Amino acid sequence: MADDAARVQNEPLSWKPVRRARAHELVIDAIEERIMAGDLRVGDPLPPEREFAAQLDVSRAGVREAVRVLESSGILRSSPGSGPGAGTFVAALPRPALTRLLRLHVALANFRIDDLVSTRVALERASVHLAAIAPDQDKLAQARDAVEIMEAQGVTREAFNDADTNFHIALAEASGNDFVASLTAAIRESMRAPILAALLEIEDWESLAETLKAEHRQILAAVEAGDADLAMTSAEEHIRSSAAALSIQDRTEPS
Amino acid sequence: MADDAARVQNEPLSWKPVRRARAHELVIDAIEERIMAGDLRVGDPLPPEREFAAQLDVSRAGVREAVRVLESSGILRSSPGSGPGAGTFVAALPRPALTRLLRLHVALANFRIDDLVSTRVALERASVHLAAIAPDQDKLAQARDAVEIMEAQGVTREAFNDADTNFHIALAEASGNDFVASLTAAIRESMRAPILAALLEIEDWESLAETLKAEHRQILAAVEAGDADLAMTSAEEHIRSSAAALSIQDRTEPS
DNA sequence: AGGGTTTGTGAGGTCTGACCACAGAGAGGA
DNA sequence: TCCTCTCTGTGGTCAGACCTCACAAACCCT
Repeated sequence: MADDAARVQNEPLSWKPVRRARAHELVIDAIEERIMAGDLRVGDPLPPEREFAAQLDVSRAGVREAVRVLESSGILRSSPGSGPGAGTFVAALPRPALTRLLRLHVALANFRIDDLVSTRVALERASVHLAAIAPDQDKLAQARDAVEIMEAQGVTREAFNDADTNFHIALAEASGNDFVASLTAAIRESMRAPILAALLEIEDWESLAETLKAEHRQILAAVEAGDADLAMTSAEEHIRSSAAALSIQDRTEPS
Repeated sequence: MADDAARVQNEPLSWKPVRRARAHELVIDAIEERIMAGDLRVGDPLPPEREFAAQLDVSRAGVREAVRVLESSGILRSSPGSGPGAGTFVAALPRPALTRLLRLHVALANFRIDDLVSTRVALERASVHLAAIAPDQDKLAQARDAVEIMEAQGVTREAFNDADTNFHIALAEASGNDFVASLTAAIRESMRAPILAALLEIEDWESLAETLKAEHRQILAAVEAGDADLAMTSAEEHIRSSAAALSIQDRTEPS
Protein backbone atom coordinates (compact mmCIF):
# COMPACT_ATOMS: atom_id res chain seq x y z
CA MET A 1 0.00 0.00 0.00
CA ALA A 2 2.67 2.46 1.08
CA ASP A 3 4.68 1.24 -1.85
CA ASP A 4 1.73 1.83 -4.09
CA ALA A 5 1.20 5.32 -2.83
CA ALA A 6 4.85 6.10 -3.37
CA ARG A 7 4.68 4.78 -6.88
CA VAL A 8 1.62 6.83 -7.64
CA GLN A 9 3.35 9.89 -6.25
CA ASN A 10 6.46 9.34 -8.27
CA GLU A 11 4.64 8.40 -11.40
CA PRO A 12 1.25 10.08 -11.49
CA LEU A 13 0.95 9.59 -15.23
CA SER A 14 -0.36 6.25 -16.42
CA TRP A 15 1.71 5.31 -19.42
CA LYS A 16 -0.32 3.67 -22.08
CA PRO A 17 1.69 0.95 -23.80
CA VAL A 18 2.66 2.45 -27.12
CA ARG A 19 2.67 -0.79 -29.12
CA ARG A 20 3.95 0.17 -32.50
CA ALA A 21 1.03 0.14 -34.93
CA ARG A 22 1.24 -2.38 -37.70
CA ALA A 23 1.63 -1.18 -41.25
CA HIS A 24 -1.78 -2.20 -42.48
CA GLU A 25 -3.38 -0.45 -39.50
CA LEU A 26 -1.72 2.78 -40.49
CA VAL A 27 -3.11 2.35 -43.97
CA ILE A 28 -6.59 1.69 -42.57
CA ASP A 29 -6.29 4.76 -40.36
CA ALA A 30 -5.27 6.86 -43.33
CA ILE A 31 -8.26 5.69 -45.35
CA GLU A 32 -10.61 5.98 -42.38
CA GLU A 33 -9.45 9.51 -41.74
CA ARG A 34 -10.30 10.51 -45.27
CA ILE A 35 -13.70 8.89 -44.98
CA MET A 36 -14.43 10.61 -41.67
CA ALA A 37 -13.37 13.94 -43.12
CA GLY A 38 -15.73 13.39 -46.01
CA ASP A 39 -12.95 13.44 -48.59
CA LEU A 40 -13.71 9.89 -49.65
CA ARG A 41 -17.27 9.07 -50.58
CA VAL A 42 -19.07 6.07 -51.99
CA GLY A 43 -17.92 5.47 -55.55
CA ASP A 44 -14.61 7.26 -55.21
CA PRO A 45 -11.54 5.37 -56.43
CA LEU A 46 -8.40 4.67 -54.46
CA PRO A 47 -5.00 4.99 -56.10
CA PRO A 48 -3.56 1.85 -57.69
CA GLU A 49 -2.02 -0.37 -55.04
CA ARG A 50 1.56 0.13 -56.14
CA GLU A 51 1.23 3.88 -56.27
CA PHE A 52 -0.72 4.02 -53.03
CA ALA A 53 1.94 1.96 -51.30
CA ALA A 54 4.62 4.33 -52.50
CA GLN A 55 2.66 7.37 -51.33
CA LEU A 56 2.13 5.92 -47.86
CA ASP A 57 5.63 4.53 -47.74
CA VAL A 58 4.60 1.00 -46.92
CA SER A 59 4.90 -2.18 -48.91
CA ARG A 60 2.23 -3.29 -51.28
CA ALA A 61 1.42 -6.13 -48.91
CA GLY A 62 0.54 -3.62 -46.21
CA VAL A 63 -1.83 -1.82 -48.54
CA ARG A 64 -3.38 -5.07 -49.67
CA GLU A 65 -4.02 -6.24 -46.12
CA ALA A 66 -5.73 -2.96 -45.34
CA VAL A 67 -7.82 -3.19 -48.47
CA ARG A 68 -8.81 -6.74 -47.58
CA VAL A 69 -9.99 -5.65 -44.15
CA LEU A 70 -12.05 -2.78 -45.46
CA GLU A 71 -13.34 -4.91 -48.29
CA SER A 72 -14.59 -7.47 -45.78
CA SER A 73 -16.32 -4.64 -43.93
CA GLY A 74 -18.17 -3.63 -47.05
CA ILE A 75 -16.29 -0.34 -47.23
CA LEU A 76 -14.22 -1.06 -50.32
CA ARG A 77 -14.60 -3.06 -53.50
CA SER A 78 -11.76 -4.31 -55.71
CA SER A 79 -11.86 -5.73 -59.18
CA PRO A 80 -9.03 -6.68 -61.51
CA GLY A 81 -8.77 -5.69 -65.12
CA SER A 82 -8.53 -2.25 -66.58
CA GLY A 83 -10.75 0.62 -67.57
CA PRO A 84 -13.67 2.02 -65.60
CA GLY A 85 -14.94 -0.41 -62.98
CA ALA A 86 -11.53 -1.92 -62.45
CA GLY A 87 -9.50 -0.95 -59.45
CA THR A 88 -10.38 -0.31 -55.81
CA PHE A 89 -13.36 1.85 -54.91
CA VAL A 90 -15.25 3.03 -51.88
CA ALA A 91 -18.42 0.95 -51.66
CA ALA A 92 -21.52 0.60 -49.52
CA LEU A 93 -22.16 -3.04 -48.74
CA PRO A 94 -22.79 -3.14 -45.01
CA ARG A 95 -25.27 -5.96 -44.93
CA PRO A 96 -23.15 -8.95 -45.98
CA ALA A 97 -20.39 -7.69 -43.71
CA LEU A 98 -22.74 -7.43 -40.77
CA THR A 99 -24.13 -10.85 -41.53
CA ARG A 100 -20.78 -12.60 -41.65
CA LEU A 101 -19.67 -10.89 -38.48
CA LEU A 102 -22.73 -12.01 -36.58
CA ARG A 103 -22.75 -15.50 -38.04
CA LEU A 104 -19.24 -16.22 -36.87
CA HIS A 105 -19.68 -14.74 -33.44
CA VAL A 106 -22.88 -16.69 -32.99
CA ALA A 107 -21.07 -19.85 -34.04
CA LEU A 108 -18.40 -19.06 -31.48
CA ALA A 109 -21.13 -18.58 -28.89
CA ASN A 110 -19.98 -15.03 -28.24
CA PHE A 111 -23.63 -14.06 -28.46
CA ARG A 112 -26.40 -16.08 -26.88
CA ILE A 113 -29.21 -17.20 -29.13
CA ASP A 114 -31.83 -16.03 -26.68
CA ASP A 115 -30.22 -12.60 -26.59
CA LEU A 116 -30.59 -12.47 -30.36
CA VAL A 117 -34.23 -13.51 -30.06
CA SER A 118 -34.94 -10.77 -27.51
CA THR A 119 -33.26 -8.30 -29.81
CA ARG A 120 -35.27 -9.43 -32.78
CA VAL A 121 -38.44 -8.88 -30.79
CA ALA A 122 -37.42 -5.33 -30.02
CA LEU A 123 -36.40 -4.64 -33.62
CA GLU A 124 -39.42 -6.21 -35.26
CA ARG A 125 -41.81 -4.43 -32.97
CA ALA A 126 -40.26 -1.23 -34.24
CA SER A 127 -40.33 -2.52 -37.83
CA VAL A 128 -43.98 -3.42 -37.98
CA HIS A 129 -44.87 -0.25 -36.12
CA LEU A 130 -43.27 1.88 -38.79
CA ALA A 131 -44.51 -0.38 -41.58
CA ALA A 132 -48.07 -0.08 -40.34
CA ILE A 133 -47.83 3.70 -40.24
CA ALA A 134 -45.96 4.37 -43.48
CA PRO A 135 -45.30 1.21 -45.47
CA ASP A 136 -43.12 0.83 -48.53
CA GLN A 137 -45.60 -0.85 -50.85
CA ASP A 138 -42.99 -2.64 -52.97
CA LYS A 139 -41.47 -4.29 -49.93
CA LEU A 140 -44.89 -5.14 -48.60
CA ALA A 141 -45.57 -6.93 -51.87
CA GLN A 142 -42.37 -8.91 -51.35
CA ALA A 143 -43.61 -9.93 -47.93
CA ARG A 144 -46.86 -11.11 -49.53
CA ASP A 145 -44.86 -13.14 -52.07
CA ALA A 146 -42.93 -14.79 -49.26
CA VAL A 147 -46.17 -15.73 -47.53
CA GLU A 148 -47.41 -17.30 -50.75
CA ILE A 149 -44.26 -19.37 -51.10
CA MET A 150 -44.71 -20.69 -47.58
CA GLU A 151 -48.31 -21.57 -48.31
CA ALA A 152 -47.51 -23.44 -51.51
CA GLN A 153 -47.96 -27.19 -51.66
CA GLY A 154 -44.98 -29.45 -51.03
CA VAL A 155 -42.56 -26.75 -49.97
CA THR A 156 -39.51 -28.16 -48.19
CA ARG A 157 -38.63 -27.10 -44.68
CA GLU A 158 -35.52 -25.38 -45.96
CA ALA A 159 -37.44 -23.43 -48.60
CA PHE A 160 -40.05 -22.60 -46.00
CA ASN A 161 -37.42 -21.22 -43.67
CA ASP A 162 -35.84 -19.14 -46.42
CA ALA A 163 -39.23 -17.69 -47.32
CA ASP A 164 -39.85 -17.08 -43.62
CA THR A 165 -36.57 -15.18 -43.42
CA ASN A 166 -37.44 -13.19 -46.52
CA PHE A 167 -40.83 -12.36 -45.05
CA HIS A 168 -39.32 -10.79 -41.98
CA ILE A 169 -36.63 -8.98 -43.94
CA ALA A 170 -39.20 -7.60 -46.39
CA LEU A 171 -41.31 -6.43 -43.48
CA ALA A 172 -38.31 -4.71 -41.92
CA GLU A 173 -37.49 -3.08 -45.23
CA ALA A 174 -41.08 -1.95 -45.58
CA SER A 175 -40.53 0.10 -42.44
CA GLY A 176 -38.11 2.27 -44.35
CA ASN A 177 -35.49 1.92 -41.64
CA ASP A 178 -32.60 0.41 -43.53
CA PHE A 179 -30.48 -0.08 -40.43
CA VAL A 180 -33.13 -2.15 -38.69
CA ALA A 181 -33.62 -4.09 -41.90
CA SER A 182 -29.92 -4.83 -42.11
CA LEU A 183 -29.79 -5.93 -38.50
CA THR A 184 -32.86 -8.10 -38.88
CA ALA A 185 -31.40 -9.73 -41.97
CA ALA A 186 -28.07 -10.30 -40.28
CA ILE A 187 -29.62 -11.80 -37.16
CA ARG A 188 -31.94 -14.10 -39.08
CA GLU A 189 -29.14 -15.23 -41.37
CA SER A 190 -26.73 -15.79 -38.51
CA MET A 191 -29.26 -18.10 -36.88
CA ARG A 192 -29.98 -19.97 -40.09
CA ALA A 193 -27.89 -23.03 -39.26
CA PRO A 194 -29.26 -23.63 -35.76
CA ILE A 195 -32.81 -22.88 -36.90
CA LEU A 196 -32.56 -25.30 -39.79
CA ALA A 197 -31.16 -27.97 -37.55
CA ALA A 198 -34.02 -27.50 -35.09
CA LEU A 199 -36.54 -27.42 -37.91
CA LEU A 200 -35.44 -30.79 -39.19
CA GLU A 201 -35.87 -32.25 -35.72
CA ILE A 202 -39.48 -31.16 -35.43
CA GLU A 203 -41.86 -34.11 -35.46
CA ASP A 204 -45.20 -32.49 -36.12
CA TRP A 205 -44.00 -30.27 -38.91
CA GLU A 206 -47.35 -29.88 -40.62
CA SER A 207 -48.92 -28.54 -37.47
CA LEU A 208 -46.10 -26.09 -36.81
CA ALA A 209 -46.14 -24.90 -40.41
CA GLU A 210 -49.85 -24.18 -40.20
CA THR A 211 -49.32 -22.17 -37.03
CA LEU A 212 -46.50 -20.16 -38.57
CA LYS A 213 -48.48 -19.47 -41.71
CA ALA A 214 -51.44 -18.23 -39.70
CA GLU A 215 -49.21 -15.96 -37.65
CA HIS A 216 -47.57 -14.54 -40.75
CA ARG A 217 -50.94 -13.83 -42.26
CA GLN A 218 -52.04 -12.09 -39.09
CA ILE A 219 -48.96 -9.89 -38.92
CA LEU A 220 -49.23 -8.97 -42.57
CA ALA A 221 -52.94 -8.22 -42.27
CA ALA A 222 -52.36 -5.99 -39.26
CA VAL A 223 -49.64 -4.07 -41.06
CA GLU A 224 -51.75 -3.68 -44.18
CA ALA A 225 -54.66 -2.49 -42.05
CA GLY A 226 -52.40 0.07 -40.42
CA ASP A 227 -53.03 -1.41 -36.99
CA ALA A 228 -49.65 -0.81 -35.40
CA ASP A 229 -50.53 -2.15 -31.98
CA LEU A 230 -51.91 -5.42 -33.27
CA ALA A 231 -48.95 -5.78 -35.63
CA MET A 232 -46.50 -5.30 -32.78
CA THR A 233 -48.13 -7.77 -30.42
CA SER A 234 -48.63 -10.30 -33.22
CA ALA A 235 -45.00 -10.03 -34.30
CA GLU A 236 -43.74 -10.32 -30.75
CA GLU A 237 -45.92 -13.32 -30.00
CA HIS A 238 -44.89 -14.95 -33.29
CA ILE A 239 -41.19 -14.60 -32.67
CA ARG A 240 -41.39 -15.77 -29.08
CA SER A 241 -43.55 -18.78 -29.82
CA SER A 242 -41.41 -19.75 -32.82
CA ALA A 243 -38.30 -19.61 -30.70
CA ALA A 244 -40.03 -21.64 -28.02
CA ALA A 245 -41.18 -24.21 -30.56
CA LEU A 246 -37.59 -24.63 -31.66
CA SER A 247 -36.50 -24.91 -28.02
CA ILE A 248 -34.72 -21.59 -28.05
CA GLN A 249 -35.10 -20.00 -24.68
CA ASP A 250 -35.67 -16.32 -24.01
CA ARG A 251 -35.57 -14.38 -20.79
CA THR A 252 -37.75 -11.43 -21.65
CA GLU A 253 -41.28 -11.14 -20.33
CA PRO A 254 -43.89 -10.39 -22.98
CA SER A 255 -44.90 -6.78 -22.57
CA MET B 1 -38.19 -11.60 -77.57
CA ALA B 2 -38.36 -14.73 -79.76
CA ASP B 3 -34.63 -14.87 -79.46
CA ASP B 4 -34.98 -14.73 -75.73
CA ALA B 5 -37.49 -17.52 -75.67
CA ALA B 6 -35.24 -19.70 -77.81
CA ARG B 7 -32.33 -19.05 -75.53
CA VAL B 8 -34.37 -19.93 -72.52
CA GLN B 9 -35.47 -23.13 -74.19
CA ASN B 10 -31.97 -24.11 -75.17
CA GLU B 11 -30.46 -23.11 -71.90
CA PRO B 12 -32.99 -23.35 -69.10
CA LEU B 13 -30.28 -23.28 -66.49
CA SER B 14 -29.08 -19.88 -65.37
CA TRP B 15 -25.32 -20.12 -65.14
CA LYS B 16 -23.96 -18.27 -62.21
CA PRO B 17 -20.62 -16.69 -63.06
CA VAL B 18 -18.07 -18.94 -61.46
CA ARG B 19 -15.54 -16.23 -60.62
CA ARG B 20 -12.56 -18.03 -59.24
CA ALA B 21 -12.41 -17.42 -55.52
CA ARG B 22 -9.41 -15.48 -54.34
CA ALA B 23 -6.83 -17.25 -52.25
CA HIS B 24 -7.50 -15.45 -49.01
CA GLU B 25 -11.22 -16.17 -49.38
CA LEU B 26 -10.50 -19.85 -49.56
CA VAL B 27 -8.49 -19.55 -46.37
CA ILE B 28 -11.32 -17.67 -44.68
CA ASP B 29 -13.78 -20.31 -45.83
CA ALA B 30 -11.56 -23.05 -44.45
CA ILE B 31 -11.36 -21.36 -41.06
CA GLU B 32 -15.03 -20.46 -41.06
CA GLU B 33 -15.96 -24.04 -41.84
CA ARG B 34 -14.03 -25.27 -38.83
CA ILE B 35 -15.68 -22.66 -36.64
CA MET B 36 -19.15 -23.56 -37.89
CA ALA B 37 -18.46 -27.22 -37.31
CA GLY B 38 -17.40 -26.44 -33.78
CA ASP B 39 -13.87 -27.72 -34.30
CA LEU B 40 -12.41 -24.30 -33.57
CA ARG B 41 -13.45 -22.61 -30.37
CA VAL B 42 -12.47 -19.46 -28.55
CA GLY B 43 -8.91 -19.79 -27.33
CA ASP B 44 -7.84 -22.43 -29.82
CA PRO B 45 -4.61 -21.75 -31.69
CA LEU B 46 -4.12 -21.74 -35.43
CA PRO B 47 -1.03 -23.29 -36.97
CA PRO B 48 1.95 -21.00 -37.55
CA GLU B 49 1.46 -18.99 -40.72
CA ARG B 50 4.18 -20.73 -42.70
CA GLU B 51 2.95 -24.17 -41.81
CA PHE B 52 -0.70 -23.21 -42.33
CA ALA B 53 0.09 -21.83 -45.77
CA ALA B 54 1.81 -25.06 -46.73
CA GLN B 55 -1.12 -27.15 -45.47
CA LEU B 56 -3.65 -25.11 -47.44
CA ASP B 57 -1.33 -24.84 -50.44
CA VAL B 58 -1.48 -21.07 -50.66
CA SER B 59 1.19 -18.46 -50.10
CA ARG B 60 1.84 -16.99 -46.72
CA ALA B 61 0.46 -13.69 -47.99
CA GLY B 62 -2.87 -15.35 -48.67
CA VAL B 63 -2.99 -16.71 -45.15
CA ARG B 64 -2.02 -13.36 -43.72
CA GLU B 65 -4.75 -11.52 -45.62
CA ALA B 66 -7.32 -13.98 -44.30
CA VAL B 67 -6.00 -13.60 -40.77
CA ARG B 68 -6.20 -9.83 -41.10
CA VAL B 69 -9.82 -9.99 -42.16
CA LEU B 70 -10.84 -12.28 -39.33
CA GLU B 71 -8.76 -10.30 -36.89
CA SER B 72 -10.60 -7.14 -37.86
CA SER B 73 -13.86 -9.00 -37.26
CA GLY B 74 -12.80 -9.86 -33.74
CA ILE B 75 -12.60 -13.56 -34.61
CA LEU B 76 -8.84 -13.96 -34.38
CA ARG B 77 -6.01 -12.44 -32.39
CA SER B 78 -2.34 -12.47 -33.39
CA SER B 79 0.70 -11.63 -31.34
CA PRO B 80 4.36 -11.91 -32.27
CA GLY B 81 7.00 -13.46 -30.10
CA SER B 82 7.29 -17.00 -28.86
CA GLY B 83 5.93 -19.22 -26.14
CA PRO B 84 2.34 -19.38 -24.91
CA GLY B 85 0.35 -16.31 -25.88
CA ALA B 86 2.29 -15.82 -29.07
CA GLY B 87 0.79 -16.89 -32.36
CA THR B 88 -2.70 -16.66 -33.80
CA PHE B 89 -5.71 -17.66 -31.73
CA VAL B 90 -9.46 -17.73 -32.00
CA ALA B 91 -10.78 -14.79 -30.00
CA ALA B 92 -14.06 -13.19 -29.00
CA LEU B 93 -13.93 -9.45 -29.52
CA PRO B 94 -17.10 -8.59 -31.37
CA ARG B 95 -17.68 -5.16 -29.93
CA PRO B 96 -14.79 -3.17 -31.39
CA ALA B 97 -15.39 -4.87 -34.72
CA LEU B 98 -19.05 -3.95 -34.67
CA THR B 99 -18.20 -0.41 -33.64
CA ARG B 100 -15.71 0.19 -36.42
CA LEU B 101 -18.07 -1.28 -38.98
CA LEU B 102 -20.89 1.00 -37.95
CA ARG B 103 -18.74 4.07 -37.56
CA LEU B 104 -17.46 3.85 -41.11
CA HIS B 105 -20.80 3.10 -42.67
CA VAL B 106 -22.34 5.98 -40.77
CA ALA B 107 -19.57 8.24 -42.00
CA LEU B 108 -20.29 7.07 -45.54
CA ALA B 109 -23.97 7.83 -44.96
CA ASN B 110 -24.89 4.23 -45.69
CA PHE B 111 -27.03 4.40 -42.59
CA ARG B 112 -29.16 7.38 -41.72
CA ILE B 113 -28.68 8.97 -38.34
CA ASP B 114 -32.38 9.03 -37.65
CA ASP B 115 -32.59 5.33 -38.42
CA LEU B 116 -29.95 4.77 -35.78
CA VAL B 117 -31.89 6.89 -33.32
CA SER B 118 -35.07 4.91 -33.92
CA THR B 119 -33.12 1.72 -33.44
CA ARG B 120 -31.61 2.97 -30.22
CA VAL B 121 -35.08 3.71 -28.93
CA ALA B 122 -36.19 0.16 -29.65
CA LEU B 123 -33.04 -1.34 -28.12
CA GLU B 124 -32.99 0.82 -25.00
CA ARG B 125 -36.63 0.20 -24.30
CA ALA B 126 -35.76 -3.48 -24.23
CA SER B 127 -32.64 -2.78 -22.16
CA VAL B 128 -34.29 -0.84 -19.39
CA HIS B 129 -37.18 -3.26 -19.38
CA LEU B 130 -34.86 -6.17 -18.64
CA ALA B 131 -32.72 -4.08 -16.31
CA ALA B 132 -35.75 -3.09 -14.29
CA ILE B 133 -36.84 -6.71 -13.95
CA ALA B 134 -33.50 -8.41 -13.31
CA PRO B 135 -30.65 -5.93 -13.05
CA ASP B 136 -26.96 -6.70 -12.90
CA GLN B 137 -26.06 -4.70 -9.80
CA ASP B 138 -22.42 -4.13 -10.75
CA LYS B 139 -23.42 -2.58 -14.06
CA LEU B 140 -26.09 -0.54 -12.37
CA ALA B 141 -23.41 0.86 -10.08
CA GLN B 142 -21.42 1.83 -13.16
CA ALA B 143 -24.45 3.67 -14.47
CA ARG B 144 -24.67 5.54 -11.16
CA ASP B 145 -21.00 6.44 -11.43
CA ALA B 146 -21.58 7.83 -14.90
CA VAL B 147 -24.43 9.96 -13.62
CA GLU B 148 -22.18 11.32 -10.90
CA ILE B 149 -19.53 12.26 -13.41
CA MET B 150 -22.07 14.17 -15.46
CA GLU B 151 -23.27 15.98 -12.36
CA ALA B 152 -19.79 17.01 -11.28
CA GLN B 153 -18.80 20.66 -11.42
CA GLY B 154 -16.94 21.97 -14.42
CA VAL B 155 -17.19 18.88 -16.55
CA THR B 156 -16.45 19.52 -20.21
CA ARG B 157 -18.97 18.80 -22.91
CA GLU B 158 -16.77 16.05 -24.25
CA ALA B 159 -16.38 14.40 -20.85
CA PHE B 160 -20.11 14.80 -20.32
CA ASN B 161 -20.84 13.06 -23.58
CA ASP B 162 -18.47 10.21 -22.79
CA ALA B 163 -20.12 9.74 -19.40
CA ASP B 164 -23.50 9.90 -21.12
CA THR B 165 -22.39 7.15 -23.49
CA ASN B 166 -21.10 5.08 -20.60
CA PHE B 167 -24.37 5.55 -18.77
CA HIS B 168 -26.38 4.06 -21.61
CA ILE B 169 -23.90 1.26 -22.19
CA ALA B 170 -23.87 0.36 -18.51
CA LEU B 171 -27.64 0.34 -18.50
CA ALA B 172 -27.69 -1.94 -21.51
CA GLU B 173 -25.16 -4.23 -19.88
CA ALA B 174 -27.25 -4.25 -16.71
CA SER B 175 -29.98 -5.88 -18.77
CA GLY B 176 -27.80 -8.95 -19.13
CA ASN B 177 -28.33 -9.00 -22.88
CA ASP B 178 -24.82 -8.73 -24.18
CA PHE B 179 -25.87 -8.45 -27.79
CA VAL B 180 -28.06 -5.44 -27.14
CA ALA B 181 -25.27 -3.95 -25.06
CA SER B 182 -22.81 -4.40 -27.91
CA LEU B 183 -25.19 -2.87 -30.40
CA THR B 184 -25.94 0.05 -28.11
CA ALA B 185 -22.26 0.68 -27.57
CA ALA B 186 -21.53 0.45 -31.28
CA ILE B 187 -24.35 2.79 -32.24
CA ARG B 188 -23.46 5.38 -29.60
CA GLU B 189 -19.80 5.25 -30.52
CA SER B 190 -20.49 5.47 -34.23
CA MET B 191 -22.45 8.66 -33.63
CA ARG B 192 -19.82 10.16 -31.36
CA ALA B 193 -18.36 12.52 -33.93
CA PRO B 194 -21.66 14.03 -35.14
CA ILE B 195 -22.99 14.23 -31.57
CA LEU B 196 -19.88 15.98 -30.34
CA ALA B 197 -20.00 18.42 -33.20
CA ALA B 198 -23.64 19.22 -32.43
CA LEU B 199 -22.90 19.52 -28.71
CA LEU B 200 -20.27 22.14 -29.30
CA GLU B 201 -22.76 24.16 -31.34
CA ILE B 202 -25.34 24.27 -28.56
CA GLU B 203 -25.74 27.75 -27.15
CA ASP B 204 -27.62 27.16 -23.93
CA TRP B 205 -25.47 24.28 -22.81
CA GLU B 206 -26.13 24.65 -19.10
CA SER B 207 -29.86 24.34 -19.60
CA LEU B 208 -29.53 21.30 -21.86
CA ALA B 209 -27.14 19.64 -19.42
CA GLU B 210 -29.60 20.12 -16.58
CA THR B 211 -32.35 18.55 -18.65
CA LEU B 212 -30.20 15.59 -19.58
CA LYS B 213 -29.07 15.06 -16.00
CA ALA B 214 -32.67 15.09 -14.77
CA GLU B 215 -33.68 12.59 -17.43
CA HIS B 216 -30.81 10.29 -16.56
CA ARG B 217 -31.74 10.41 -12.90
CA GLN B 218 -35.32 9.59 -13.76
CA ILE B 219 -34.41 6.61 -15.92
CA LEU B 220 -32.02 5.29 -13.31
CA ALA B 221 -34.55 5.74 -10.53
CA ALA B 222 -37.23 3.91 -12.50
CA VAL B 223 -34.89 1.02 -13.21
CA GLU B 224 -33.78 0.82 -9.60
CA ALA B 225 -37.41 0.90 -8.48
CA GLY B 226 -38.17 -1.95 -10.85
CA ASP B 227 -40.73 0.15 -12.71
CA ALA B 228 -40.23 -1.20 -16.22
CA ASP B 229 -42.96 0.84 -17.86
CA LEU B 230 -41.75 4.13 -16.48
CA ALA B 231 -38.17 3.23 -17.36
CA MET B 232 -39.14 2.48 -20.94
CA THR B 233 -41.12 5.64 -21.50
CA SER B 234 -38.47 7.75 -19.78
CA ALA B 235 -35.71 6.24 -21.87
CA GLU B 236 -37.63 6.67 -25.09
CA GLU B 237 -38.53 10.25 -24.31
CA HIS B 238 -34.94 10.99 -23.31
CA ILE B 239 -33.44 9.62 -26.50
CA ARG B 240 -35.96 11.32 -28.75
CA SER B 241 -35.70 14.69 -27.06
CA SER B 242 -31.89 14.53 -27.01
CA ALA B 243 -31.82 13.77 -30.71
CA ALA B 244 -34.24 16.61 -31.32
CA ALA B 245 -32.15 18.99 -29.23
CA LEU B 246 -29.18 18.14 -31.40
CA SER B 247 -31.27 18.63 -34.54
CA ILE B 248 -31.26 14.99 -35.43
CA GLN B 249 -34.57 14.12 -36.97
CA ASP B 250 -36.50 10.95 -36.38
CA ARG B 251 -39.53 9.57 -38.17
CA THR B 252 -41.01 7.34 -35.50
CA GLU B 253 -44.09 8.33 -33.56
CA PRO B 254 -43.71 8.05 -29.79
CA SER B 255 -45.69 4.97 -28.76
C1' DA C 1 -14.23 2.09 -95.12
C1' DG C 2 -15.74 -1.48 -92.13
C1' DG C 3 -15.30 -5.01 -88.87
C1' DG C 4 -13.06 -8.64 -86.64
C1' DT C 5 -8.47 -9.73 -84.55
C1' DT C 6 -4.37 -8.91 -82.29
C1' DT C 7 -1.51 -6.60 -79.24
C1' DG C 8 -0.65 -3.32 -75.55
C1' DT C 9 -1.42 -1.57 -71.01
C1' DG C 10 -2.54 -1.07 -66.37
C1' DA C 11 -5.05 -2.80 -62.80
C1' DG C 12 -5.54 -6.42 -59.08
C1' DG C 13 -3.98 -11.46 -57.66
C1' DT C 14 -0.37 -14.58 -56.33
C1' DC C 15 3.88 -16.42 -55.00
C1' DT C 16 8.70 -16.58 -53.32
C1' DG C 17 12.36 -15.63 -50.41
C1' DA C 18 14.56 -12.78 -47.53
C1' DC C 19 15.00 -10.12 -43.43
C1' DC C 20 13.25 -7.67 -39.05
C1' DA C 21 11.15 -7.49 -34.27
C1' DC C 22 9.66 -9.71 -30.51
C1' DA C 23 9.34 -12.84 -26.48
C1' DG C 24 9.96 -16.91 -24.21
C1' DA C 25 13.25 -20.95 -23.12
C1' DG C 26 17.26 -22.79 -22.14
C1' DA C 27 22.34 -22.69 -21.70
C1' DG C 28 25.93 -20.64 -19.62
C1' DG C 29 28.55 -18.12 -16.25
C1' DA C 30 29.20 -15.43 -11.80
C1' DT D 1 21.22 -19.79 -6.81
C1' DC D 2 20.53 -16.22 -9.72
C1' DC D 3 21.39 -13.42 -13.49
C1' DT D 4 22.55 -12.83 -18.35
C1' DC D 5 23.01 -14.04 -22.79
C1' DT D 6 21.96 -16.47 -26.90
C1' DC D 7 18.91 -19.34 -29.46
C1' DT D 8 14.71 -20.21 -31.68
C1' DG D 9 10.13 -19.82 -33.27
C1' DT D 10 6.56 -16.68 -34.00
C1' DG D 11 4.26 -12.77 -36.47
C1' DG D 12 5.61 -8.31 -39.25
C1' DT D 13 7.57 -6.32 -43.35
C1' DC D 14 9.46 -5.82 -47.66
C1' DA D 15 10.95 -6.31 -52.61
C1' DG D 16 10.43 -8.28 -56.84
C1' DA D 17 8.70 -11.26 -60.07
C1' DC D 18 4.99 -13.25 -62.60
C1' DC D 19 -0.09 -14.27 -63.68
C1' DT D 20 -4.85 -13.04 -64.91
C1' DC D 21 -8.06 -10.01 -66.29
C1' DA D 22 -10.50 -6.43 -68.99
C1' DC D 23 -10.47 -2.63 -71.69
C1' DA D 24 -8.53 0.11 -75.58
C1' DA D 25 -6.03 1.08 -79.34
C1' DA D 26 -3.68 -0.46 -83.28
C1' DC D 27 -3.80 -3.61 -86.81
C1' DC D 28 -4.99 -6.35 -90.76
C1' DC D 29 -8.00 -8.58 -93.79
C1' DT D 30 -12.13 -8.10 -96.42
